[in-house]
Amino acid sequence: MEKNIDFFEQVWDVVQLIPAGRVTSYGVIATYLGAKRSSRMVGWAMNAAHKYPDIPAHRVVNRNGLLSGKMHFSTPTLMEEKLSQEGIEVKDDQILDFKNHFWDPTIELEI
DNA sequence: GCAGTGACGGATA
DNA sequence: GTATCCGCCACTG
Repeated sequence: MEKNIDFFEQVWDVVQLIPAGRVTSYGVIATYLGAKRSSRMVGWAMNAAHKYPDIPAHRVVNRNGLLSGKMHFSTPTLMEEKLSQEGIEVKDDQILDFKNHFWDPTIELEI
């Protein structure tokens, strides 16, 4: 499906820039790409990224810090397990102290 | 070509 | 604080 992956490619690039132990939200990435109104597209990008091993999709969660996409991983527990390995506490499919682990590309990358 | 849907977010009640 | 609605763009049936 390598056709027009402009948006997807940008999303993946940002996701790969997320440092270990940090997480971000779909909306932030969409905003960073200038498509904040298309936050759903970020989700689609992640869905397509599922076949790319270099895309740490487990570091991308929704605005509430909820692991909304855990069900799309190989196993439902893989996502929180990965985050846990990076020092991120996950309870009830939700990231604890999400605000503290939050990584904002619009700030860290300083566009 | 039309309708439904989706790893979301913001606004409104 | 929660509940509900709408918009947004791409993909699938």
